[in-house]
Amino acid sequence: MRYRRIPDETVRRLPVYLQGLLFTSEQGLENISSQNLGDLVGVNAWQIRKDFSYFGELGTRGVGYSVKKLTSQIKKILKLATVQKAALVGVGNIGSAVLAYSGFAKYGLNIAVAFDVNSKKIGKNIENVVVQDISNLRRLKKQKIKLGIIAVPRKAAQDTADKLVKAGIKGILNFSPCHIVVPKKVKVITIDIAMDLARLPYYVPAI
Amino acid sequence: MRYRRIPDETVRRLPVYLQGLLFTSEQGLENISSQNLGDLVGVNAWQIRKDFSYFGELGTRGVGYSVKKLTSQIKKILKLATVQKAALVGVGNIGSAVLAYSGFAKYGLNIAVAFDVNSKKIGKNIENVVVQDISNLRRLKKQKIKLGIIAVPRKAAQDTADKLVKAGIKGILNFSPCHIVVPKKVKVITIDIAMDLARLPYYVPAI
DNA sequence: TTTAGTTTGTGAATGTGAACACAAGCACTA
DNA sequence: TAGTGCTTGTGTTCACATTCACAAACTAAA
Repeated sequence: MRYRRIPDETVRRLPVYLQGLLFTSEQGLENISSQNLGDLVGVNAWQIRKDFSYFGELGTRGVGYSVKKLTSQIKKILKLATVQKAALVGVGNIGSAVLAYSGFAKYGLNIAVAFDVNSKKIGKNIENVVVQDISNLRRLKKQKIKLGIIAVPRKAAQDTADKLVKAGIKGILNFSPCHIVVPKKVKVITIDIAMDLARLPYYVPAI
Repeated sequence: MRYRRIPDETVRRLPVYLQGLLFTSEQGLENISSQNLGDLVGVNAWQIRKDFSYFGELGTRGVGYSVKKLTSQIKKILKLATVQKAALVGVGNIGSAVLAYSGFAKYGLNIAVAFDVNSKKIGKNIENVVVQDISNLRRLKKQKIKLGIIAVPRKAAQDTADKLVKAGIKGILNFSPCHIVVPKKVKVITIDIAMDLARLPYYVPAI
C-alpha cells in the first residue's frame, strides 16, 4: 500500500526516529526492529511500523530494518539529505544559545548567518558566524537560504517575520512568545518555552 | 454541559489563550470575543468556544468574555494561580538562556534554584539564582519544588531525570535531545530545538 | 417592549490518528 | 524441503479532535 499521503503526526515523529537511528548507528548496529527502535525513542512498535508503511516497504520480515537504508530514506523525506542552511535573527539570550548549540549538525542543519540590531553585537564572531546588521537580511535570497530562526523580543517578532518572508524565507522557527502572521506558503513552527513549562503544573497532582 | 474531561489538545492551547488574554489586559480591554482572541493567537473562534465550553459557561452572549474572569479561570485550571517554583539542572548554553529568560514570570513561573556539576559554575549568581552543586539536589523535597528543567548533555539526561524523580519532582521540561524514562506519575515535556528545525524543510517546496 | 445586531454554547457531522490483531514473509536449521 | 521462530505490513476498529450550523441569550436603541 505504497504512496499514501504522510500524516502530519508521522512527519512530527520522523525526526524522533532519525535521532534514534543515528544513535543506533553510533552503536555499530546494522539492523533494528520496530520494537527496539520504539523502546529507544519512546514510541509504540506498531506506531512505528504504521508510520513507515506510508512510504514503502523498508523492512525485512524476521529481521527488522536496515539502519542505513532507513536513515537515508527518512533524511530524503525530510529533505535533510543535503545540508540545509538557516539564518538566525536576534543574538540575545536564546539566540546565542541557539548559535552555540551543537545539536543541529547531526541533522545536516547549519546556521550560516546571524543578524542583530544591537551595534555592540554586530561584528562579533560566535561559533564561526559573524553577526551582521539586520539590514543585510535582504541578501539571503542570493544565498538561497530558505530557513529562518526568530529569536527577538515579542515586539519585534512580526516585523522580523515580514522581513524574512520578503527575503525569500520559506520556513520559520519562532522562539518569540507570540503568534506571527505569514503568507500561507510559509511554514511557521513556534517554540515558546514558557508556555511549555506553564502546562506542566496541570499534570502534577496538587498534593 | 459543564464538568467534562478537558481534552489534551485543549490543555495544550490553554497557555496560548492565557498569553493572548494577558496581552489583551495590557491593552486595557475588559472584554474580548472569541473572534478577536482567535485572531490574536491564531486559533479559530469556534475552537476557542468549544475549548472553553469544557469548563463552564464563562462568556456573555452578545458581549464576549471578561478578560479578568477568563484569565483567572485558565490560571486556576493550569494551577498557575499561585507561583510555581522550578529547579534547573545544567547551566550551559541552553540552561543559561533559560535562567536569563524573562518570559516565565507572566505565568507565575519562577526558576528558584539551579544546579551544575562544573565547579567553575558553582557559586555563580545568575539572575539572582546561585548555582549549586548537583549533590544538593535532594534538598528539593524540603522546598516543595515539583517542577524540574533538564538542560544537560544527552549522556547525563537520564541520570539527571532519575535524580530529579528521587528528589520528588513531578513534572519535567527536558531540553536534552533524547527520550527519558520516568515513572508513569511523572509528566515529561521534551523540547528538542534541533528536531523542530529538522522538520521545517519538509514543508518547504524544493524550488 | 420590540427589533436589530452580536456573540456564546453545543449537538451533530466529519476527519484524523491511535491501537489492535493477524496474515504474510523471511532466516535459519535440519 | 519442511518446520520453527521472529518481524513486518496493513485492514479494521476505536477514540479523539475539528468543524459546522444554529438556537439561545445578551445589549442597545427606538
